[in-house]
Amino acid sequence: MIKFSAKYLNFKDTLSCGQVFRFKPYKKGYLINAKNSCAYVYNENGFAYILGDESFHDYFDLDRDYAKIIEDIKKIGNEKLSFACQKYSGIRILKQDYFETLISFIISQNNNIPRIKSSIEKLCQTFGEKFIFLDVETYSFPTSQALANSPLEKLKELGLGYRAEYVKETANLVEKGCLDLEKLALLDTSSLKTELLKLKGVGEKVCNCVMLFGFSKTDSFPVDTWVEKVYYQDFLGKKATRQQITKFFIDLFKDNSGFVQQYLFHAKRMNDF
DNA sequence: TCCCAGGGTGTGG
DNA sequence: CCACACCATGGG
Repeated sequence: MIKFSAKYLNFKDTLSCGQVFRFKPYKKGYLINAKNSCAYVYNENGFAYILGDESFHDYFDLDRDYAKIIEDIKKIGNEKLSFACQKYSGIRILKQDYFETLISFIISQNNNIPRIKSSIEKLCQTFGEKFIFLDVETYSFPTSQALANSPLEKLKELGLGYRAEYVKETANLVEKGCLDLEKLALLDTSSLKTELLKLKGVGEKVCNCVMLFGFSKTDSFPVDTWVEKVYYQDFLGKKATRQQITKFFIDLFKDNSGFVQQYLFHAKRMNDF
């Protein structure tokens, strides 16, 4: 069991801020299913508890100093951002499985979070491997082989819609050995981006999400409809393309950009401003 | 019935 | 380079 300060590890915020789709409420907290391992996590009396194997230390990014990150972010002097990173200081950027993150965010395009969760849940129940954790039935994320071998129609039935083709094609590339995500992980942000953008269904926004939530490239800044609103309403940004908005924030926050994005995205969605 | 959701692709200018 | 139609689907 891992015990950690709750100030910089709040499970409710970390799990519901849109970076991960596979978790469910359980007893005092949540069950999380990641990289073929399971954990029971909960906050209590100012602490965060993780009941799972050691892989979750890395998964929750526990070696990173979030106090310093938030301190640095506040120096910029934006009132709403300072409020957001204080209120949601318990958000951490997870280090998720590359393949799962890639497939998940391909599914996320022009979609909403409840539907994304539902589609991925069905995907796991249909193509994943069943196992039991704490007497609860759960499923692993499908392998590239399982997805590559699936008929297209079966993927569409799960609610993926037109994204089914993108998912199958990407799974095919991995299966044929034409896409080695472990190797891509060794690249710097710019080179990684070039490679990911070659995939069908991966554009600027999805690419930034995969780099941030899978590959831990914190100099990423995904811009979706919510963050676009933040830019115009709360940073008084002039009219710009989403790509320009990404550049605006990365120029300003450098390696802290990814954290800034999560604080702003979550606060906006929670209706804080 | 229209609009929106963690957008991207393909086509035409 | 830009604009724009189109892409499934369910909830408000």
